[in-house]
Amino acid sequence: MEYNQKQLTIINAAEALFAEQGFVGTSVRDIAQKADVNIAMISYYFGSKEKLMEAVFQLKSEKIKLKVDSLLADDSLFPIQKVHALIDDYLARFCKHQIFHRIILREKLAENETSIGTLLMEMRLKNLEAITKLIQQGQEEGSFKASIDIPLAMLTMVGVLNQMLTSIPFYQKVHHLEHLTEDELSGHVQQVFSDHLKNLFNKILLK
Amino acid sequence: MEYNQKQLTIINAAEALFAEQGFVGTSVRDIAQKADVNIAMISYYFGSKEKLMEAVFQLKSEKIKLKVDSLLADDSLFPIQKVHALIDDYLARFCKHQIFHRIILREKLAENETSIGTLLMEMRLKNLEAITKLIQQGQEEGSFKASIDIPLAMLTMVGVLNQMLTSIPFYQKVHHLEHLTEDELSGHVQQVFSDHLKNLFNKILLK
DNA sequence: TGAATTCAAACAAACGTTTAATTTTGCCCC
DNA sequence: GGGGCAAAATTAAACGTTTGTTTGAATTCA
Repeated sequence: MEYNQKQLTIINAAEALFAEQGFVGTSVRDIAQKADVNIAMISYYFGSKEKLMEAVFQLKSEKIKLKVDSLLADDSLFPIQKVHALIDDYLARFCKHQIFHRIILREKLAENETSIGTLLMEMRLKNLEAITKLIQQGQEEGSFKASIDIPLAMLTMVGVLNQMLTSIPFYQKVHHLEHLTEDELSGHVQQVFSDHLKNLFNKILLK
Repeated sequence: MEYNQKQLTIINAAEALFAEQGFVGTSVRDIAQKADVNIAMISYYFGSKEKLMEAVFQLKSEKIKLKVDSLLADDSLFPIQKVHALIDDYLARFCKHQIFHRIILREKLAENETSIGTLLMEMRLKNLEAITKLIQQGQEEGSFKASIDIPLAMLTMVGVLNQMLTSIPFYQKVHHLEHLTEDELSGHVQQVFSDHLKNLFNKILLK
């Protein structure tokens, strides 16, 4: 699907507002105002608020599955290094597309059989498939444990990352990091969680 | 605060609906219908939808902080056993009060300066305080590492538990557990996550 | 000139809340 | 114990807003 500049403006405005206030919490008028377009343009281009949400989701989730495939084919890295690279990739993605992942989390909480919910399950299954291959490489190579609950490992990583999203202010407060700029804080948190997750996965995966 | 039976009926209906559809996604009419009371009773008893939400939150979070204190005083357990007990307690709580924890997660995502958001931060700080004492016992006793990022450890546990809440259908699907009843599934998942978390925290905490 | 875009205005439906009338309840005094 | 009565509880209806969407005319563009 191709979108013109105006449509992309609307999609980006919607993404930000959906992430901040939720789907039902965001009115079409809010979106129109933020995107600086007339209200009617949203129905005109997307048909409905629901369809707009689908467009947001589809556009933003398109590019998400490529990394694992490139890692799978990379012969220059040890399996555990690939996992580390994957962690950093996920981490960067979560930080860069925070708002998008907030939407996903919101939708997972809703769990109503929305059209988004179905897209979401498909995405998770594909991700699991790819990650399974990655871990199997490590098992065949001999450095990984033979018995690993891969879905559980995946849930652990995503769970910690989601928690990071919703807990940065808390983490900042308890570690007295109020003096940092937003970017410094983000970088710091990213480093902390990168180390933490790699450490965790060494222990989960390695013999 | 004391509530009569009718008020409790309303609070419980609201809790379920807020968890399922979110705060904005739930109308006062929905709540009234589910609780089988007249619409006006909600304003009559609680003043507003917002105040009703506060009542839900307050009532359900009252009993949440007691466990840690009792563990702290217990001399019959090793520090790591206390942590294990805490994990099982959290886990049971998350499973039993799923819907309530969904609300909390939703509110953390919103992060607007609502009255609930403030209550939430206070709760987390209190929990952190208690858990810090628990871990310090282990450090002084010598079995725990000297350098532990306690907030990070806490976020890890809560993150994994939250992820469990939103991922049970996914976990069921990928492990082909469709033949289990809802209770069997819940029990199974609880056991898996209990083992997983204890294992994880052994590695995070112990020397 | 004809199709695509933009706009202010209007639409019905749903929202949270209030009103004013009615019923139920609890309690005092005879 | 039972009538009287004020407070509490409950109701249907209506309130004014805000919601998502549509309309039809105006404008832009090719």
